[in-house]
Amino acid sequence: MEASISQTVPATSRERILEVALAEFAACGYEGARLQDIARAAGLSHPTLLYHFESKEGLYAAVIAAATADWAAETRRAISGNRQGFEQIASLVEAAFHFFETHANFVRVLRREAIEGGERLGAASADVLAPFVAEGVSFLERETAAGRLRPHDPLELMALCYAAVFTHFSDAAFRSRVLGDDPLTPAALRRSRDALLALLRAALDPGG
Amino acid sequence: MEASISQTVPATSRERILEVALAEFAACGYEGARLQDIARAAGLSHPTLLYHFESKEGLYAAVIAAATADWAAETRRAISGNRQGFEQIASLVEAAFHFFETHANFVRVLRREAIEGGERLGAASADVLAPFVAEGVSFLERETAAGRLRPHDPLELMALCYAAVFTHFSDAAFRSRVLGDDPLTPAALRRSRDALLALLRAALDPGG
DNA sequence: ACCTGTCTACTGACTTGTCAGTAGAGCGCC
DNA sequence: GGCGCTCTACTGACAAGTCAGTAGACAGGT
Repeated sequence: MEASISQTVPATSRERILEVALAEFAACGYEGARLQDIARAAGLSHPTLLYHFESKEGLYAAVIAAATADWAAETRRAISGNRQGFEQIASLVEAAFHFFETHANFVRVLRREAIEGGERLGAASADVLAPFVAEGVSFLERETAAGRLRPHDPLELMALCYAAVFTHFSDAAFRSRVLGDDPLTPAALRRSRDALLALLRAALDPGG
Repeated sequence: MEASISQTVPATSRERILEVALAEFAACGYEGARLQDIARAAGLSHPTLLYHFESKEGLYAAVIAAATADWAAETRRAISGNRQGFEQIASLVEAAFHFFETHANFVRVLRREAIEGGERLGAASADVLAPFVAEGVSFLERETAAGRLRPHDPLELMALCYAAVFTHFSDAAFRSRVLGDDPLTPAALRRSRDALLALLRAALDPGG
């Protein structure tokens, strides 16, 4: 599974299918998405889609794999700076907002999986995420011990950040409906991100 | 739509259907849920289900209505104390954890709706929620002006609390898969709730 | 000649919703 | 107390439609 989700108009049928399939799975869920609709949106008949992807499940797996590859790359970049204390947290939160801004549909797919327990993602995804979480916990414990962060339950802190960022993107349409604003404009994203950072800084940063 | 979701074994077919339908819609989503499966779980044939509820959409609406009635009652109770400052926030967070503990399946249904923009909920739900949010914002502004809370973006603060509580319940199965613990045990709920309250207190309570 | 990408036409499985009919409880009435 | 009538709750069988996936033909490039 190689292809990543491009930002420009995709050249090949395979790339076009991946892009519209992500949007369709995000909007309708796995069960609700129709191969015929995805194919039509990509300008193809649905048997042609099945020529490129062996089955609906195969297409879904390819969509997940493509977006996951992008995510892994972006996360590696955000922690490569080897920052300390609150600065590292801020850097990760900013990276998350930036990544999901360009992959909002992927968040909705992930959220659906999370609701269902992630069975469709396969055991692999849990095995990928667990070490990432463990590393985060040990970072928080280390920085707290060094006095660069005020003490807080590390696991719950990470869960809260995950919840805040994911919800902002996955529930954007709902928030827009209830509040009347669009949470995905650059200004709204900045506002939400800064509010989260301000709250975290007030609670965690010894110098804040 | 009168019936509420009971905690004990439901006596009537209608109540049994509502209960297993909530579980099925939570687990599979609206599209993924099968009337036949719901009926079988309730010990009936599927035409009998359609005898009690005119259609799949009608059943879904009835499920939402029953749970929403419970939610409204619990929320009214939590704000009836007329508390001030951080105490009122803590009271609401505690009430939310308590309510969703007994209605975890309802959270998953709501989250699915949020992902899809809540179109199936009808305009009514937005009209119910908007005043609730407005009241929360004006409470936060009033208490901040009175010096009982440290200043923070009110809307984003509410969004963050919503995100934290909803995610804890809607993504419980996923968290359990990644971390190996069960987030819905009383101890885990207390831990998560207290972590959220500690963070909020550190950021908002002038005396904390 | 063969491979790639595409199409039209089709099938089988499955789902919602309908229909006609059954079992049994309740009720007035002679 | 037996009879006719109605109502609720329920069922099996079926109609209508949808969906994923298959078969086979066809066009264009190498």
